[in-house]
Amino acid sequence: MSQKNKQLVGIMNDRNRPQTDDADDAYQHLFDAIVDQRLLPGTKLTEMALVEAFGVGRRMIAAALQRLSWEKLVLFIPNRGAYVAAPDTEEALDVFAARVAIEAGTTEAVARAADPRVMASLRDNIAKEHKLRAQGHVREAIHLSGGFHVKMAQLSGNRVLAEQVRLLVARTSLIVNLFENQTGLAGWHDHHEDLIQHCEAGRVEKAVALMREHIMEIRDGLALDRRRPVSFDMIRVFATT
Amino acid sequence: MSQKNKQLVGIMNDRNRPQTDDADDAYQHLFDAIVDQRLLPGTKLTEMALVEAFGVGRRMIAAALQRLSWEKLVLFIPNRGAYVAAPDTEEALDVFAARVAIEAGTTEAVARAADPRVMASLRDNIAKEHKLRAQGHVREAIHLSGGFHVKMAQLSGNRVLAEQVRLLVARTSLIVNLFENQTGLAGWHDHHEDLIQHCEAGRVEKAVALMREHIMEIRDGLALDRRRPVSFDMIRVFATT
DNA sequence: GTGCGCAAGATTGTGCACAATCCAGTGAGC
DNA sequence: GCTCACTGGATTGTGCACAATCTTGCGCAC
Repeated sequence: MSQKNKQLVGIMNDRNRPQTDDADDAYQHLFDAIVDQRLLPGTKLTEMALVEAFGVGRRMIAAALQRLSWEKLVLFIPNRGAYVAAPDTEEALDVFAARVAIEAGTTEAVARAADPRVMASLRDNIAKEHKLRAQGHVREAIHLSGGFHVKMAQLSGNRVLAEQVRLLVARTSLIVNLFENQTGLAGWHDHHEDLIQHCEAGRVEKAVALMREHIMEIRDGLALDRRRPVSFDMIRVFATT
Repeated sequence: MSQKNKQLVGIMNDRNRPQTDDADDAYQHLFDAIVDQRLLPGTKLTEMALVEAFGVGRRMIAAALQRLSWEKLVLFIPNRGAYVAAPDTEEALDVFAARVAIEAGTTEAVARAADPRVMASLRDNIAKEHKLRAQGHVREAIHLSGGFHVKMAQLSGNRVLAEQVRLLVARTSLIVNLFENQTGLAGWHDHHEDLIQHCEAGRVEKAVALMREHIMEIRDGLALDRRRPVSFDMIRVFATT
């Protein structure tokens, strides 16, 4: 096994064992790895390495990569393989605009229903995030922060929108990694908590407006005019795109 | 070649020859066939039949079917094959709710820009639709009617939303086929023309509101509480879902 | 030292054959 | 007549091997 393969095996191993019985959870593992930023934009995803890492047939790996490619989470170049996607500025703007539209829909649904159990579930998510953030686990906190949006979409009851939010949050993770500003999140305030309060009180308009602002604030916290320099072997990859 | 295979070949042939050079336009052909209702919900899509129809390898066909399955346009049952999807009531409601949210976003973008060339392009689409409808080509008119929404999404400039509208319009085609009311579209009025006028005049709020109403009107024109009886061989297929 | 060409190795793409599973038709038993 | 088990055919799933393509490293000419 080559050195590069060992590396990929390690990345996949550190969460749960890749000794998978099910078929296409190779997809889920790769998806999670991208969302958690264990796989960074531009890294090459060699089929054979993933075969060794997951212990499933090459067909399954190829299918998972193709699906991720259709979902714009990996870039697929014929005869050259799959690479973790590196969205450009235009794509980033589209993603945020789409999130504004779609999550306005999920927020409206949640605020209208105002189910107490749903609210409790969301609060639970926030509490965990605060705890992790206080403990300095930044990556896990980011993961849960995205998870809040996904959970909200799921609780809206609309599976179509929930699936889209899931994908858009994942793409946002890539975007944040590539465009994040050096100056951290200075005036950061927890919109999620306010959002839930609006939903509980049935202030639908307020909740929707806050969600839109919240997403746009994430966008404006980035330096979208300047993508982070990509690591060396990506230059050739994404130059030819 | 079996009789069933000949049938599928025929369906695929009547538009453009399947002698395809490109790889995954098998996907596009199947997609169009579903949108145009040449392939009706529940019909089985046998791999070998499609291989003969398109003249591409089985791998490409399998990939196309898998993609359509992820897009919820076909139902994929392991070891049993792929069938054109037959959405149920819940899924139909989700699709319409998602369209309301997403197309509100595309409409807002188009209305804000109010680009004259964009408007002309949309009007061209409407004119063609009217012409076809006057000539009694109902299916082509329906196709263009859906195409209006897709075109509007593309012209909004947001590729993420445009892609979603493309898929949701396709699913709507299946839904309309399954739930359409016997009593036609009685009080049918052309919202598309009004929509463009609002956009041209820069009445963003009006345009968005009309789009939302328009989609909900399509939904309410259906009998969503009663799905059309599916043809015989589907009973077994979708009963086990 | 730099650029070019070539060859060896590595990686992806694809057809083929066989295994696993499902489906339809038949016939025995009640 | 009806139900159930069985068998032959058809369809899908998968590993394997080879072809096509790309990458990398080396050597040579300038």
